Amino acid sequence: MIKEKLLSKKQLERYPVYLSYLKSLQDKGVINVSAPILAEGLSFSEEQVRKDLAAISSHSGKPKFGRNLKELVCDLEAFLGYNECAKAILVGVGHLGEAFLKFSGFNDFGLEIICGFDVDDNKIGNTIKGKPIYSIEQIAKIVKEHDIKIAIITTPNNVAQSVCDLLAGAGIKGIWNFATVHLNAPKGIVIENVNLASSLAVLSHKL
Amino acid sequence: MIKEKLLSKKQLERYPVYLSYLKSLQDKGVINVSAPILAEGLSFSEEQVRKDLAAISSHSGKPKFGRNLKELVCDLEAFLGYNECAKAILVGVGHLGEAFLKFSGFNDFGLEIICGFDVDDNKIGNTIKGKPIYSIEQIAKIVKEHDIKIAIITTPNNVAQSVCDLLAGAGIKGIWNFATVHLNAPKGIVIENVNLASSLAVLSHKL
DNA sequence: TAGATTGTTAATCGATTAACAATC
DNA sequence: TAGATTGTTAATCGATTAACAATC
Repeated sequence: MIKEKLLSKKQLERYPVYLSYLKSLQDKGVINVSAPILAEGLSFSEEQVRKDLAAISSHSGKPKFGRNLKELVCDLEAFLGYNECAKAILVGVGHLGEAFLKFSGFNDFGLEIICGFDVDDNKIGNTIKGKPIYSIEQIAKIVKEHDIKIAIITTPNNVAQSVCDLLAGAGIKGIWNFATVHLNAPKGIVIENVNLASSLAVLSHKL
Repeated sequence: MIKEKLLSKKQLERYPVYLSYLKSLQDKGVINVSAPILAEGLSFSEEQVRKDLAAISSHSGKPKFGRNLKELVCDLEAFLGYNECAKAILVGVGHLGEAFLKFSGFNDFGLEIICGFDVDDNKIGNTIKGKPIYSIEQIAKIVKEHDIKIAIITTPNNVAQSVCDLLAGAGIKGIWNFATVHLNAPKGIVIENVNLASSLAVLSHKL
């Protein structure tokens, strides 16, 4: 039974980690799995594993047995929305943006980037892995045409906020931001930041 | 006065965000800045801004005035270690790895990638932006020669753990992991994960 | 049965927010 | 002086961990 409980950000972040580990167990031919096993393999606590899995699983675990691996993988994939891809656009075809356009792996995570946008005339009109690159002036039109909800910002920092404003105006609902600046967006727009400078600061400080 | 207090991960992640905002203020000619201003601009609480800045600043703020912008930027850059670059190696020259090798911006964050490693003979021997790509068999040798402490993993998931083991054996102290799997490393090795699947799960769930 | 594992309820821990005296 | 802002101490909030009864 799926309980409608608020899932914290940290908890949400753990689910893909469970899934990748469970799939690696599946490849080894394992057919059932317990909280202690997962806790050991992923360096989580047993209690946390139980709570996390109970929160999203449609089946109950069995004492002395654990959970059926296949069912659990299905539940996780369903929960994470990996069975169908949400369409997304990408703004800023620099090194990182180009890598993302070339990368087909986002499809495994429920995201399909359908095209890129840039201001550089040398890039506009080209395609990368079959994905066209348009002028940023086309954003609103394309977003409306394809009913896009998600945008990825891989622009330089100094234009990220103006791109964010543009996306908000075009009706985008979620922004995956790779610029290392804070973005201000209107209420109702979700921003998820992947700030490499922040991540690096954590790593550096711990060393 | 810098107090020796434990800084949390979330707190550490905020410092680069402060710095980018402060620099944008500097570009506008602003010369002093207060907690309420920063809180407003970055969507943090005033109390949090005061605590964060007090924890790393060598100067005190002045009531009714705030802090000197230039001093604060200096303190932040010093704290974040942006004045000197730590050398790093990158393992896995796929789309993302290539983008990182091309990207010069990490130098602004105190990190200099000096070379890449891969298993693909078509890549080994080439250079990207002047950075050579070696066989992964060369890792231990290069790490020792250049006294490298930090490694970046941008390999496919299925080899990330073995690369991690290899790096640990070579004497690497910190790993910046972009594979979307959990890595087990010996004690004493710091791992900072940038898990795009996790980040995407958070974004998707909020939509 | 015995014991490993489950899910839940209570306790702990840590981070954020609120309150407030100090001060330029 | 008055008031905005500071830094610190106390209160709140949320997430993790511990405890424990239930059960296959």
